[in-house]
Amino acid sequence: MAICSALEENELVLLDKLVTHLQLDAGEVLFQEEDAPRYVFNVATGTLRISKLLSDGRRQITGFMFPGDFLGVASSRAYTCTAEAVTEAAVCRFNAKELEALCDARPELEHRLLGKARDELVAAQDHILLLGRKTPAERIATFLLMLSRRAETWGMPGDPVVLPMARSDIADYLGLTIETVSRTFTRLKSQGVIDLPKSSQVYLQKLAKLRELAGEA
Amino acid sequence: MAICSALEENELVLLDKLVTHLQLDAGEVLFQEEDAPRYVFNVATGTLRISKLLSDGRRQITGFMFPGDFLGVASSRAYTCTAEAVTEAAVCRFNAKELEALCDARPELEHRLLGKARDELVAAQDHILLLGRKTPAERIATFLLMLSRRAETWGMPGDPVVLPMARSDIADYLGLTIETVSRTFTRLKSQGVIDLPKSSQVYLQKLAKLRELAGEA
DNA sequence: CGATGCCTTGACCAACCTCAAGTGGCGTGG
DNA sequence: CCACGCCACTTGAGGTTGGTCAAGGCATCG
Repeated sequence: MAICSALEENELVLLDKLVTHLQLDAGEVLFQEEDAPRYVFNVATGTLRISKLLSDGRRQITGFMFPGDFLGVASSRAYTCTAEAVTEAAVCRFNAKELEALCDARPELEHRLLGKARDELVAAQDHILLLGRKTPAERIATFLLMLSRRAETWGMPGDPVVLPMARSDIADYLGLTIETVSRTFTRLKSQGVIDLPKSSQVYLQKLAKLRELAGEA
Repeated sequence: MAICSALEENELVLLDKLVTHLQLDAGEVLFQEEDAPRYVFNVATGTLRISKLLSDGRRQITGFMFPGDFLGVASSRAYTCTAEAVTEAAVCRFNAKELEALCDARPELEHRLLGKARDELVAAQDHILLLGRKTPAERIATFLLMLSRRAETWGMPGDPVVLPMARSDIADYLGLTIETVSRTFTRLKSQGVIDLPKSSQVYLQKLAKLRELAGEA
């Protein structure tokens, strides 16, 4: 059971009183930029996307969230991003105020949240490097390796990587267009670096080449 | 006095025992990616840059740090970025282990660190949007407004914006080349949006236009 | 006064984006 | 069971933008 899985047993007991379990359909909005940040969430199952919009509709996905990840922690006055379900998903919802009160009583909870925030910050810096300086092929390689590792840490197979999100989501995450994402997949396939029997299933055939592209020299 | 200025009076007393004051020359390295993260730093005066490198030398600056900012908080096993002084700078250095121990004794200190981490995360997400989806002119506009606000929060004039960093730093921060940065400044100047009497001094002549470009519609 | 380093400008090119058409898989309905 | 339509993905042609390479200004400093 992955429910609230980032928490320890003793913390769970305390949190149980504050938590509501939600089931989301694919595409459903969990919260939106500018909403009052009344809740904090923990992903149980499924994949969510966190995104920001410019006024003319350009979209940037700042991250995908998987089981165990927290959402809404960075917010104080308002959510700074929108969160939507990519697939069907289950999340635990905590009242933010109550959670904060609990943090005062149980400092180790705040310690855990700080740890999570740190991890997210490291991930954000990697993403910044990717968007600022990597080529399309390098971005795709980095992305595939990230998904592969994510799956492995959850006991899923890391090799056929399953892409739960559409090309448009990948494009908006990697700062590219759908067409460039598609062409880059095709090129990597024709070079034998990956295989792509279905559009949502990627075999990592030349792992060393992918690592090199991702900048893990 | 900006020394350790992000901290409260009572915290300062406790921290005083752990702190070392350092003076950095422009260009000096404070810590490097891969170093053991033995210290956490707080900027007192000056400007620092935080960057990551790809193996072929491509560089991405993930952020500039100004007085009051913390460095090295995101690290656990190793620093994930390099920190260098852009200008002469003064920083407070804390032993990471001792600081962590102090956090256990004084939860409100950890609470403050979490707040800082949250702010950095929000800034990182804005940076991700910038790098993934904004045009060069929009990036420059966003950057100038950020510097202007930063200066104002420290009681400095927000209008002639002073650029302490070189064009190469701006380029590596905004995911552009120096040439594109330079051309974009020139274009904004010829449109009367900014004035640029010296290469390190920018007058924000059409603030509304800059805000529009930055996406603050 | 010359040298150095940074910034600006110009010409050219390639990469990525745009626009548009084509392909394929899947679900629905006949 | 097959045909159709829908939607997502792929592919193609062509244009624009930002990068590359190279030269030229400008200030600072010895």
